[in-house]
Amino acid sequence: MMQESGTETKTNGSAIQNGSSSGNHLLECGALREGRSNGEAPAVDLGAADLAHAQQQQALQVARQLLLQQQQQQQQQQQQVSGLKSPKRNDKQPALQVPVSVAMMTPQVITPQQMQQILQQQVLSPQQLQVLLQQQQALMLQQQQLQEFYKKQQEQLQLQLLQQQHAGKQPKEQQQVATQQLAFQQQLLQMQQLQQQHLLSLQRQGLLTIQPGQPALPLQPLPQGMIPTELQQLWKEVTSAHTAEETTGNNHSSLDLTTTCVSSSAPSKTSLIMNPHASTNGQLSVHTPKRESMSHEEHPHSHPLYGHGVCKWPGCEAVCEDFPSFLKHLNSEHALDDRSTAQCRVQMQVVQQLELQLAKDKERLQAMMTHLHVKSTEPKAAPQPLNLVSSVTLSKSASEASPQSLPHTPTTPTAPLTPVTQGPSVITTTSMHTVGPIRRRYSDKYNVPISSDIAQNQEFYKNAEVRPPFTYASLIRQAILESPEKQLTLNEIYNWFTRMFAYFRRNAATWKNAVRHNLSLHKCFVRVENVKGAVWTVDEVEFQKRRPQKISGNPSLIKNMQSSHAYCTPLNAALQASMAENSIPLYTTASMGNPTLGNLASAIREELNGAMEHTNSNESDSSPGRSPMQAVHPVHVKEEPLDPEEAEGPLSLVTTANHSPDFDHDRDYEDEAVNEDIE
DNA sequence: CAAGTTGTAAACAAAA
DNA sequence: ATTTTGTTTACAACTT
Repeated sequence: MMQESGTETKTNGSAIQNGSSSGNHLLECGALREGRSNGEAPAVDLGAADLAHAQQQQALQVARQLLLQQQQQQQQQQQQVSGLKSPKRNDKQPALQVPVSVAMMTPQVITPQQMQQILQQQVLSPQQLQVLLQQQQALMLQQQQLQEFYKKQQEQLQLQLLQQQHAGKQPKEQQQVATQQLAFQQQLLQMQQLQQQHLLSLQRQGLLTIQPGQPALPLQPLPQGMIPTELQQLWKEVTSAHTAEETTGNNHSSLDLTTTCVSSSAPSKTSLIMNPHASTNGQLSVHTPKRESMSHEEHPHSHPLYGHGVCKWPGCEAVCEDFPSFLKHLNSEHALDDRSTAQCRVQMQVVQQLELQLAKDKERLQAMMTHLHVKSTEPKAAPQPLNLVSSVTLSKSASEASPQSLPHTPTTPTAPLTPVTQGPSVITTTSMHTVGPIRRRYSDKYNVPISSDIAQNQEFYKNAEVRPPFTYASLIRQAILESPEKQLTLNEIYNWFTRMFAYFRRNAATWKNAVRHNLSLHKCFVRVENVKGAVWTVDEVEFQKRRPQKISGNPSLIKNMQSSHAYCTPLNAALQASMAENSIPLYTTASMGNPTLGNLASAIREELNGAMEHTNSNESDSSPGRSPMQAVHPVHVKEEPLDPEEAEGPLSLVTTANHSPDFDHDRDYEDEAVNEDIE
């Protein structure tokens, strides 16, 4: 049955150790960063009507289209926000003389009904407002990037074209592949941007509050994987709100990818395609141009809504001499009123749109990768993201089906998936174990109720080799408590681990040792002699005693919560918090004319139901992760302010959402230890 | 910085 | 004799 050997332990063990200092190769993405492109791409007219030219054009077209879509959306939002005001804006960048500029002019009219709807919707908390405002900023930046990128891409096309011409006639297929790869690059980059944008939005929506006087946060490089730990780390870094230095380790890979993708040609392309890890990284990678364009925020007196002496509130453009006057303007003109609120709401929809877009683009990318992969490399890596996605999604009904089945071969990490469209709170698979060993403490000591998390993401944990964000002790306890007799033999505990977590199907010697170690170490685990051997039980009192401290004002809370619920949850939390306040279900509006958002909505609902079940039954889940539901049902709030065990999570989320700038740090009191009562 | 937690490795012993 | 189970120590990484 179990065959762990000492050697296995050693090799694996050493591999596990080195996680914290990951990413040593710092590749500066020079090509993009410098933004050397000052010249406009010359018209593509040299190659006359030869085939290569046509194909290049084709690729260009793809890029153009992508860009166009993006901009149309943005444009639309702009229009909405500015309430049909003039579309003029102060882009720092001159419009390119490519169709892009045309796209930018295309106005998108908002229907009166929409506008009304927007206006009807009520108040957002100031924090939410601020957060949303930043999103606006981010969007504008994104647009700039796209333009820039487009420009560069054009240049590159030129270059390639020239090269090709120099090289003489090339086999047709080769050219085709090149074209495809080009398009693929575009797609990938596009997706990166979207992804990043998405995450940014989430960060801001959920977590960031920036004081007017305070310099805006530097852009956080996004980590490669989506595994809980990484996200935890990210969230923590983001929420801790200062110095981003220590994250340098994270962005290396992304820079790497960016470089590869944009500034070089054939070899890197293949490497990109062949190396799933790279693509995984890329999914979340930060764009160098972004950093560049954000850099202006770094100096003091910068504000997402202020730039070049102009208020950048959507549709405002009021000239403000200096920063103080801008602040004044901001407070007077964009105070918390219906209009601002409406604008923010629109912004929220922008974000949703982007998510939708991201999902689409990812799908496209997936198809492209599949296509190219099959074509260019070994056939073994048939991506199966769809399976994964579906299996990961909120199918809490499924479970015991095939405990030991191992859907993924570890050697074929799946291509990027589409987390956005998935149900909330479900961890998305991407990095899986490929992310490598990370030694981070994602203990359960915060308040992610293990039971609910596991239940929620059961399928995920079963299939993805992602380390569950709980300590061994908690897991062991969970295993024991899940058993009918509330007692398990060691071997049964082992089995539970392997059954529930794909992660624990590897390195058996290591984690088994850890399990034993924990059993022995913690007083909360009591060995009981039995007729046929011994079983382990949990001394709940001891277990609670183990971590008596409540964590207050602990940012790691949030990160933890985020981590275990991927980054869908914060969005939902924020959305629904506002929904709760307004008692207007946002998904009503969201799902209108937007199937994906509709799905999201239903997913949310489903999750809420699930959460309900949990709370109603036994599991004692008052996790902050569950916050969406609590936000939607503010009624819950009233239930038990006296009982810290259950009440505080929901309560604090809803209430704190509108009382202090650091509302995101407030869900502190309830501790998972507290939550995890036993019936 | 110290103390506490957690995870990993490993030595060792008793039981199966 | 080997494996499993359990205990203990040590240490690194991390948090408080």
